[in-house]
Amino acid sequence: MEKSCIVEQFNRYVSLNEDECALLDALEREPKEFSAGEVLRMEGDPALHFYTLRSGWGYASRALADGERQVLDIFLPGQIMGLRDVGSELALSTITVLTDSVACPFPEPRLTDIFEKSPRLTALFFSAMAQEESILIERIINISRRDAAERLAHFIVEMKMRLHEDADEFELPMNQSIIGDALGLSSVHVSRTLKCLRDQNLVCVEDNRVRIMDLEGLTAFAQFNAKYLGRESRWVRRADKHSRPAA
Amino acid sequence: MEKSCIVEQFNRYVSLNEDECALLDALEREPKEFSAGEVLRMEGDPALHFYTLRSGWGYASRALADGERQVLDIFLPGQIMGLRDVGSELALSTITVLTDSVACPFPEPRLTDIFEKSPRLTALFFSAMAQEESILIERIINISRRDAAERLAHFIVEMKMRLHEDADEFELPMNQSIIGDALGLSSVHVSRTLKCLRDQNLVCVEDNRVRIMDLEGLTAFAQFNAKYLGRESRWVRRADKHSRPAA
DNA sequence: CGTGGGGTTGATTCTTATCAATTCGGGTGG
DNA sequence: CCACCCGAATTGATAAGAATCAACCCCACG
Repeated sequence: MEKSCIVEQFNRYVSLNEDECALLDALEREPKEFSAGEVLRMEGDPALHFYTLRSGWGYASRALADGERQVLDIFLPGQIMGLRDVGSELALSTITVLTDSVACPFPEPRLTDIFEKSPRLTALFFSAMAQEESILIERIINISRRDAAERLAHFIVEMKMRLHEDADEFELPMNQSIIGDALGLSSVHVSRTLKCLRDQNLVCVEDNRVRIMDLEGLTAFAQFNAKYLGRESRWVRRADKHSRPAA
Repeated sequence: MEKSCIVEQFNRYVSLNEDECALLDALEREPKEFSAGEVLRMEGDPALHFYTLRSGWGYASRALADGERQVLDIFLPGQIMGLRDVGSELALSTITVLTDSVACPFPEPRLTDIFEKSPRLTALFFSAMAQEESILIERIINISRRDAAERLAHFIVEMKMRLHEDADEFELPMNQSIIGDALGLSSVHVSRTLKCLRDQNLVCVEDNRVRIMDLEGLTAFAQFNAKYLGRESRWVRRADKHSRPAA
């Protein structure tokens, strides 16, 4: 089996020894395919699993009383989906896949295994959760303090950064309605505002593709500060006794 | 020493055995007093500690480029402050105290102690973090999908619930400007909107006091659903081998 | 007494939602 | 192969909600 996605993800921050890799690989023993739009878990269902996303994109959402939907997280390959619900009786959010994807359902009890067997991996999971929170917080700031254009700009730069995408062009498999539901905007206004960003020669979003024309300008316009994404966990580095040299 | 605040908080969910209590009590060895408005930690400072709040209220905030401030969390007695920053190099938010308070700074490395010594406490911390996230998510929904009146109503009901306040009247040591910064509203609009809620005989907020006149009406108006606050962690109950009967 | 912070209220402006009409492109069935 | 349909995107017109600006009150505090 190729090196598991989550190992690769965690290896961004720290090198893992073989035991740790083995523990993590055990998370991905049963990859399952999902096709675009498929729901992995509904809100209200018992939260028996979380999932590592090996390929494809996903999102977590909540349905609101008036039929609206709030998108809470966007999941990229290598991320853990549904970690936050694991401790609680019932899932608070629905997890759906945006593209055809491969994800590995992971029974929740094994997380306590990890707590018991590897404090270092525990710290990594803790870190992953903290990272998730940082993104949520940035979204709160984005939604409550920036106008539509800045919000979209910020969102696009965040996606580029989280994808570790060097090129100025990349896929964004979300339609304007989902983007709106993530940023608290109507799809109509998303359309209008993307046009503005195009007209200002900052970024062009079309046909599920993003083409950044002026990254510097866009970043400045969005007041984007990448700090919240970097998470060189001190914990993990410090605990890094058995590691091989970084890749 | 009286039973520590954090033990009391965690005991809501699970009974702790003596070892666990001892580990947790160690978190609160050095209570420090802070006076209203005092800053415990600035964003950008190294995140060397987190804090358990023994008495008083606190909040986490971020300063924005234009001089605005976003309030991220409201902390109540028994909560852990700054947990989310612990794994990262620099604190992402400023922690300030709203009232005269007692808090216990807790050096971050000891969290890894807990990871090593007690998987069960680890799960509790994990749970606390997940709880924090749930509240953030509810805030995102609140800010992006509800209008000012609903937002304020929701916020007030949340506070009542989180305080485990049975009475229909309680202290709320926040001025309208801070409330606004938490909910993405201008202080002027907070004032106006609170008047509306008063006029509708739902709730009256005056002089740092909340008086709920119609809890049922307010809850319905806010579309408040308490699910996200309950967090009877399955983890912890399951791992509950050494416990004494619940208090 | 003056001063300043917090709160209230009114008038105006700005941003975004909502409603409606149109286009475009990709499928589908005849 | 063509007519049709549907979802997504665009664009315009209007309306709602909240920010902003400004004036004023109240009260605690020096």
